[in-house]
Amino acid sequence: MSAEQQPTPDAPNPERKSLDDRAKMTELERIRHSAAHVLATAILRLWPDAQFAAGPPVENGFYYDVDLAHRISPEDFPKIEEEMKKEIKANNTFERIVVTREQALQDSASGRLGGLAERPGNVSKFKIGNLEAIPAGEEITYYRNGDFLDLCAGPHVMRTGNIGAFKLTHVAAAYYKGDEKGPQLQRIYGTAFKNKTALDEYFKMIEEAKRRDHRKIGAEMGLFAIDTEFVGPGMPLWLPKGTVLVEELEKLAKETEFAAGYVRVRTPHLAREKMYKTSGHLPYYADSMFPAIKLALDEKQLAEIDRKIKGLEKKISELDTDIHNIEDKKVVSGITEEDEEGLGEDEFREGNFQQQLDKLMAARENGDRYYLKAMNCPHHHRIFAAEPKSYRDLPLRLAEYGTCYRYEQSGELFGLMRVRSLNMNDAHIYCTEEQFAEEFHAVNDMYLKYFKIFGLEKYQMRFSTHAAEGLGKKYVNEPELWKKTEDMVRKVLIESGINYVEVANEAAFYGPKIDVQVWSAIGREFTIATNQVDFAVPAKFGLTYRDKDNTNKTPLCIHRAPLGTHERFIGFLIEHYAGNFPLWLAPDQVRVITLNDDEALIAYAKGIVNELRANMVRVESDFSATPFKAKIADAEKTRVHTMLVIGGRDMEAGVVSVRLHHGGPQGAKPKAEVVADILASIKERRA
RNA sequence: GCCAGUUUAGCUCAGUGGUAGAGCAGCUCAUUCGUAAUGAGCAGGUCGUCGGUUCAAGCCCGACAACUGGCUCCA
Repeated sequence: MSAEQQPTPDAPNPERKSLDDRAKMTELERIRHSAAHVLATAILRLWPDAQFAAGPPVENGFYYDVDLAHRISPEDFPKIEEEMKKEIKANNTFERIVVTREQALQDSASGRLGGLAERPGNVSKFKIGNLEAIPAGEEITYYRNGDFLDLCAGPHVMRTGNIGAFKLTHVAAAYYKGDEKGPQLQRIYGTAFKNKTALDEYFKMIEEAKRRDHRKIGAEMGLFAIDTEFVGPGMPLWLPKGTVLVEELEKLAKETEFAAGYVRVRTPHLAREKMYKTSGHLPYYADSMFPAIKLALDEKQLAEIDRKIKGLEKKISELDTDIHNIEDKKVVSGITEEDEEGLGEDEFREGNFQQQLDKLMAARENGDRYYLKAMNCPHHHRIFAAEPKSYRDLPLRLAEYGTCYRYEQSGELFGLMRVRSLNMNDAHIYCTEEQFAEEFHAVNDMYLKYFKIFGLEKYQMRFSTHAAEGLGKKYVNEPELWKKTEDMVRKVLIESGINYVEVANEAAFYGPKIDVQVWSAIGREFTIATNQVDFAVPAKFGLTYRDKDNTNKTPLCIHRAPLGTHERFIGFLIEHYAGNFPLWLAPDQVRVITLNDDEALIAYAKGIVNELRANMVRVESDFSATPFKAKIADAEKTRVHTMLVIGGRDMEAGVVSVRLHHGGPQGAKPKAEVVADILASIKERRA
């Protein structure tokens, strides 16, 4: 499975953990880290020339990175596990040995480190790399179990026999020290627990995770389809039932944003090249954008350009002659002040013409170039620019569910969570510095309001700031503005009492940002929403407003997307609710089921259906003669939120029997009460 | 993009070189029932695509594509 093998968010590189952090390793982590050493021992018995890099414990197990000519596949796992069992049965102690750096380098050169014995000619190259990462003055230690000797700061369990239960799970490629350009190693993943019971429980949990997988539930419930053959990978089609989710979310966003003073706009999915050159996204992000759409020029446009080119060429050649004439004159009569000026001017004009000519030639060659938008901000900036703005217009909050296209690498696509076409709950707030704190506060409150509606209890805001050394490179060179905006954001976060962590050197190039991480019910972690401050791009587009003092000023811009994209947010909600959506969101809200197909009964049931439909409730009817238990089973499988099961007794008493997908039979209640309750639950968006 | 694995009916899967199978879903007919599955019948597949080996390929080999799990990336 997925997330469980990922390193924990705050420890992506456990090998760089400080010794203090290491001492804090839990018993389970010690077991897993020890299992990694046992794994290495086993691999060496089978392939003695294997070279090892790092083997830390991770969230749900451990791995060890190995360089080996043999390609390890899951078919090799049983024999590796066999060797591991032998090492565990031998119950060797994990012996800690303190060495000097010289000794460690020597043992790397001889191939002893990360091996069962000396391996002449087979240098422990990755261990040398790891040694270099150990700061001078820090103690260098080995750990040894049986013949296996490894550079390691520990800690470990006492003996290999303390590893209660383990299993190898999968193999993947990984880059040495996470560097894409570095050597690629084979990463063998496994998991280990104190005992067999805990191991079995873990695999049960994995099964549960698979059951809740949004791709599986999405197919079962008919929410979305990904048609790679005709539409393309990463471009989901929203089926009717999935579209219900999309539109309910949009409705929620529109209501919330309307109440918060936003105005809605709509923009095209394409823009000319100039747009992204100006915003700074081209060429830096060109790789993540779909390639340009090139429009060839028609004959009329070509003729017009050719005419202009000819005219320019003529002017340039005339100026050339003039310049030569002047230069000839200089040779004969010496240089006068006047000539000097004339010469400079002509050359300047010639350069100017040449530039125009180059532009025309390029235009002739490239035609018109359009890009699918990968973000909405530039379009919104042009909306800001479309009409003159006064300070009285600010803050201006432009909102749009904008469709963007990003050419994500094929290996990164993942169901609805990582796609190439996405619908963003986007808005850009243009405001003055004085208005900033209040606006940012309001945005945060909106996040919290949404979390409450969806019952998200486990979330974390990740506040990404700049780093001084990146100024002018990774970040716009405005040290004071960085400090000012970061202070403002930090203040808001602290005042709101929000759970957040601050991470340096991860800001956007135009300002600090806050990413919201959430964990789905099965423990998968996602960045679901983003909130960014931009004090750079509005200036690039020359956006200004007329201030009280009658001067033009550039506004600050807040980019915010509290519901992220429909794709990721719905993918997340599917797993969060395991497909059992609350009534307001459920694609199938109500199904009216009759006990049989008696005419009078159907007439009574139809009355209820009609009343609910008239109130915009998504209600279906199942009045067929099929045994009603089968009809209930069908409704349950479809995850219909509320089933109204009606028989002759109900009809006579003017009641309906309610059954909830999440809660079973609720007994009979008066018809009017049931209808009123359904409508209220939807209106209030009850959980 | 990189490494490993996978791809057979709408879905879940069986099928180790000799004429493509099951369950569920679908359609037709019968069934008239008090809270999770009534029965019978019908229909559904160029076995991901292209190429190769073979008398014979779903099965063996190769290339490509998509998907899955990781790695890298994620404005």
